[in-house]
Amino acid sequence: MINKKIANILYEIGDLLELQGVAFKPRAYTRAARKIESMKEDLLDYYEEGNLQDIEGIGRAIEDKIIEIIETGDLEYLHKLYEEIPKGLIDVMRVPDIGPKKAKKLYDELGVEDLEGLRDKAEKGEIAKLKGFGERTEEKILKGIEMLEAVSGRHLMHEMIPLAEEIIQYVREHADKIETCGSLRRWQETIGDIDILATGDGQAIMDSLVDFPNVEEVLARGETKTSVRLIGGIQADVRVVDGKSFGAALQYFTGSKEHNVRLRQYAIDKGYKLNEYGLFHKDSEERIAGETEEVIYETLGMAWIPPELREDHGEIDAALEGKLPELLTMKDIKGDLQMHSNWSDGRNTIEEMVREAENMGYGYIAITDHSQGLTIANGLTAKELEERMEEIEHVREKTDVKILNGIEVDIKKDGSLDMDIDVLEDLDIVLGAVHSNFAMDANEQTSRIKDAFSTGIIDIFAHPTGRKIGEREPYAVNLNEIIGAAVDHNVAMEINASPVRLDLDTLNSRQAMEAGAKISIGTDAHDIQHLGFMKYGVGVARRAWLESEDVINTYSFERLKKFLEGRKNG
DNA sequence: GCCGTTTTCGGCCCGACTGTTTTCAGTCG
Repeated sequence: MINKKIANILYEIGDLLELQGVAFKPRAYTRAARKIESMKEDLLDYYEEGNLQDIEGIGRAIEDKIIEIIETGDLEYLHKLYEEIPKGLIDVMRVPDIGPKKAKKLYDELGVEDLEGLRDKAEKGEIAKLKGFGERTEEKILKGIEMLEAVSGRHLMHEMIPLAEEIIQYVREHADKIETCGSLRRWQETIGDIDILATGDGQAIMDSLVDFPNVEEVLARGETKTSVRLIGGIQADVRVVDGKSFGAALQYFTGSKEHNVRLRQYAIDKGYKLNEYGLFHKDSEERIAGETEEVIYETLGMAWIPPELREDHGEIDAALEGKLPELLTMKDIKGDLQMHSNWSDGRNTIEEMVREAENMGYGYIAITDHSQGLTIANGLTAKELEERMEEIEHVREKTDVKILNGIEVDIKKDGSLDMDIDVLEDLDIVLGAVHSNFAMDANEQTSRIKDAFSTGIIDIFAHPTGRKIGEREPYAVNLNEIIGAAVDHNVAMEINASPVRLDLDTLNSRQAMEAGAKISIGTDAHDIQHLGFMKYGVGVARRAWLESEDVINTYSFERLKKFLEGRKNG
């Protein structure tokens, strides 16, 4: 699909115009880009029909630009913008607390053109001297650069998984077996590149990969390995191996490195040699296994280890002892306990959300619009909650999916809730969340949240650390204490499945589970497509060794109700 | 640049926080 490429260009234009201080136009471009990105239909179809302007947010000017991109593969206007503004300034704007104005000022007055230049000036203390900046800002900039670098070159799951699936679809006909491996197969929260392993007609597989529409550049092209760079700078490697080695190669290329080191060491101790071609007797070099992963692990005397666990975090010992967890799967998920409708900042109606939940085979969902204090998200007042209730009642008559009447109530600075308790008591489910004052010190933040828990009304603590991958660090908080309080008050800790959040993360989720806290996996969907994020939350849960029993939205509706009500009475 | 129209031009989410100031600009959600 060409949509992604066009959306990216429009986003870029939006950023560049914003840097120039142009009013309103940036928003128009960004809006159009977002719309295009979320469309299921191919823009090419609209182009051919000549009705691009039917798409919301696309008018005369943007239509012309889309046509130019489709017809020439390029856009003159973008080059013109780059004559005025260096490319690296867009990265500078990604640093928290630096927006278009500050980026422009840094460029004009200090000649900062990219992150490297920004770091240089910050380290020299030149930024603090600028009017409007100061020492605190300079420190924050340095920290911000560090965070950006930690994720640079890495991509979020929801970009990579669909892309990997598209590639597999594209080359599949020439392959006997084909699978993703690497961090993608382990569901790591950020992914460096796409690794795909196949058996079959190597020549044909490589030919079709090079042909894949989103390929921008072929980096290497061989018989057994081909690397390409895709739109957005994503690299994909495809390897073709002999069928006899497929399992061994899959095991090797899935990693993690740490897991493989441990496993190979264990193999040596047992008189074997394990490499990407197979499992061999150390002396005779006879191949004992290699076609499937299962036989390799089995031969080593252990259960097959799910890729999500392969981090050398105790999984090999557990596999040897037959004590691997029975990991939660998507099939166990019976509902989604965080989503927003168009009553607050969601894009779809309650009924549309419910229909999609039906398609996903869910038994229940919770509608959890924001509370009044979050004006930006069009948070609801008590009165609006009542009105929304009528709509929920109405939709309930038309579906078998149970609808929990809920809220994501803002936890205010002092730990009180942004809605009267008696209003909250009338709801089926209450999520509590922090949306402001991220910069409090850890003690204050911790007591703020614990105070909110002690109201006894919160069922689920949503996105518990507030982090956004590559955008915002988690706020300072004593998570141990929070988890303890959650156990005491029987509050479920959320794994927010939105791919930019994944919050709790893997380690925190495991920590919460081991402390005896219940977990809720919620997508925080703001439109029907976001309901599909559930798999990313399940990915985190699996990496955290969670079983279905640990997660409340695997419960039957009756059991979930009991959990929610028991909590309220207790 | 887009949209809607009792507006073909005028409005476009807007309040809170932060770090810088010394009354506010810029950023964020």
